[in-house]
Formats: sequence, structure tokens, C-alpha cells
Amino acid sequence: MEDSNDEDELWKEPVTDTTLQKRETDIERDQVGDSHLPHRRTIIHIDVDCFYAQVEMIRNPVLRDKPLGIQQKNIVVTCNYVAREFGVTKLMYIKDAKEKCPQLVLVSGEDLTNYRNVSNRISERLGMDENYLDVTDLVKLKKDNLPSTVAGHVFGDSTQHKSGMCTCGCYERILLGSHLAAEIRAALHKEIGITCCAGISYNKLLAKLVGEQHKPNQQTTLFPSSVPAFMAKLPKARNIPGVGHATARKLADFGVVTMVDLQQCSLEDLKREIGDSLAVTIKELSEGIDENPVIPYSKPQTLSDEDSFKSCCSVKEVHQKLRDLIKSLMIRLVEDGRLAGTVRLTIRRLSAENKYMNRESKQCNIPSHIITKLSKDNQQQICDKMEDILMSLFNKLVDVRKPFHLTLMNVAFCNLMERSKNSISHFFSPPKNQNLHTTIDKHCRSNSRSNST
DNA sequence: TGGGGTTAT
DNA sequence: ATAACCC
Repeated sequence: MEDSNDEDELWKEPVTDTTLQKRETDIERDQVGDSHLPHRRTIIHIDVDCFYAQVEMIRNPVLRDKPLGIQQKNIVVTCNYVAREFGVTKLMYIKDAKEKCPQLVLVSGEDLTNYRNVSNRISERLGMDENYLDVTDLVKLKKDNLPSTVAGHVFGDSTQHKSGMCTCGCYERILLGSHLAAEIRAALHKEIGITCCAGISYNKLLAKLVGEQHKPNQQTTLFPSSVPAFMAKLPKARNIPGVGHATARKLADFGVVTMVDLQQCSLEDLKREIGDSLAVTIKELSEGIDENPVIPYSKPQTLSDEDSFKSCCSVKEVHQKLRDLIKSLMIRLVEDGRLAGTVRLTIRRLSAENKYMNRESKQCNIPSHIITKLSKDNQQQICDKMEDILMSLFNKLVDVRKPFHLTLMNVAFCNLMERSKNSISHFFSPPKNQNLHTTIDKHCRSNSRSNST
């Protein structure tokens, strides 16, 4: 399977703090003013190794030496590296995994609570996505103390990078970035006991892709002079983040399969086939060009909880499933601290063809007299009210007088608003992210302090 | 094929 | 509301 799993991409960089973080005005300036300097930034991408498996091995160290798979329904969603030596991979059927490795130990990973907690420890919050750091400003502080070698692996011929091809100072910045990445990884290991990979380069695309060259628990650095060779070496157009199942299929339909195919395809042809904006984006990405800024972490815009199952055919079952979903979601909402403006119910029906990706949803606003009263004390009452609302949404989705067969239900809170004492003050000053004294954050701060003094 | 998330249309 | 993408 080519799809990878969320647990490998775990934390977002923290936000409001320190020299490490750019303010939005800096990001705008970078995009407008300096964007003609292609290597002006230094970006690190961090990717935790088989995260769910690592969490379970921390909880139960006996599992470290055994082949371990994390199970969700009848799938191994991830596994440790002992299991991988037997040929077990991510998103493999339990049946196939057991065939490859009969002694495989399975731990259920359907409840994400533990993973969320560890994730929060790693970065004050889980970032099931954007684990990038823009360390440009940090490495600039360290320029007077240049290491002689790169930390970790280097992609390509390292002797060529030094020979004055680029005078923008990118070599020094990226070199320093590699050492910063090594320190961050060491701190993560020491303080949390978790291993990860890192990629270091001058944009998000390259940092992410190059980090996958050496796994697990290693890091790889990519300098500008090796970028053409690196991109051309990637096997498929599908390797580009942003080219998923659907786009890859369209591309293949007119003969674009490899990365080189994509590089050589004319922009006009590409635009005609997949639309202007996507064409421009992935054409640039295919050459390693990516000016997307690292986005500061912010709280998620939705909180959702879902369950899949073989069958759910009666209103009674629906009621029970919704009750369970709402209950756990409500706990998370209270912990989050915000109030939900709307609820959404999503279902998946059993259907012969179109096996996946047939979801239907209905949403509605939550009456304000319900949401503002939410607290730890009256959660039960609120849950009851929410159940009524969800059942009415369900009746809009499904004609219960006819037979139905569901295989998934999802409940989501969206339109999340910060609680504010002064009625609608949040309307004028949207939620800003506070907090943040994370492992990484502290580490970086002490780092820059010791360096600037 | 799981249990989450985001963005664009 | 859906469809695409990400992990």
C-alpha cells in the first residue's frame, strides 16, 4: 500500500514563541520580498518512526523485542521494525500479516487517546500533520561556529556541494540545520524515549521527501546542487505530496507516470488534463520548487470521532453507536476548552461498487442555549440533547422505513469557538494560540540563547 | 483498508 | 455537501 499513516507525522511546531517562530508578517515578507532567493530558508521535517508502535513499546517494554502490529479492525495500521523484517507492512490485512509472521503480537489501536496524550507531550499538542520547522532565523545566529561535516546522511555527492555553486549562504545554513535536527532528535529520544527521522533542506517538499531516504531513526540532508538528481530519482509522480490516488490516475491516463514524465510534460497539456492551478503546482513540485511557508500550529478546526463496522441496520443500533461516539467526543470537546457551533453526522452505506469513498453527511447548528451550558457537570444532559439532534440528522440522511445497511458513522464538531467572558469578543479577536513550553521549544530556546550570548 | 485531519469547489 | 488530499 502506498498510503501511509497519520501516526508517523506527529507534531506541529509550536507557535507564539521565540526566535524559532516566524510571525505572519515575516511569512508575507518572505513570500513577496525574498522569494527570488530560492534557497533562502532552512527547513527541517520530522517524522516519528511508527508512532503508534513506539507508544505501545513504551507502555510495555516487553514488546520491544517482539514483532508488534497495531490493529484497527482487520488491518495492521502500523508495526514495529522487528515485524517489518518478517515482511509485515503498514495497512496490511491481519490475515496476511499473520501469514508472514505467525508470532506477530497485536495490540488494538482503535482508541487514539493514548497516542493523543503522547503526541501532546511531544509538542504540546498533536499535529497529525505539519511537522515542519522553519529554522532559518535560528541557524543564522550560529554562523560563526561552523561544523566541518554534516550531521547524518547527505543525499548525493557531498564533495560537490562546497564548490561555490551557490553564493547565497545556503550551504552553511543547511549544514547548521543538520546539526540542529540531530540535537532535536537526541532531545526527543532522551526526554520522551521516541525515535524519529529528519529531512533537512531549503523547502518543505525537499525536507519531507529526503527524510525518507534513510529509515528508521536517521536523518538525511539535501543541498541545492543535488536537487535535480534527487527529484529525477524519485520513481513516481505519485511521490509528490498533493498527487493522490485520483490525480495519479488522471496523470496515468495520458501517460504521465514517473517523475521525469511529469517534468517533461508541457504545462499546457497538463493544464488541459487536470486544471490550471493543480497543473502549475505539481509541475513546480516535480522540479523541487516549493515556496509554501511553514504554517504555525493552531488548534484543529474540527474534532471528530468515528467507528466502522460490518453492519448496522436498525435504528436501535444507530442510537447506541451515536451515543458512544458523542460521549467520547464530548470529553474531548471539554478538554479542548472551546465551544462547538455545529455538529455533522457522516455515514457510509454498504455498496457493492464504489467500495470506498461513498460518504454522505448532514450538519446543523447547535442551539446556543445548549452549547454555552456545556461543562463537566452537565455533560450527560448535553449528550442527551446532542443525541436528539444527531438522530434528526440521521433521519434526514436515511429513510428508516426502508432497509438500510451502514458500515461507518462519524460525528464531528466544527465551527469551534473560543469561550469568551465578554459575549462576542471572540468575534473581534479570533483565537490566538497560547501555551507552549514543549520539549522541542525549550530545547531550541536554550540553544539560541546559549549561542547568542 | 482505519481513525483521524485539511482545503478546494 | 462533496471530493480531493494528507497522515
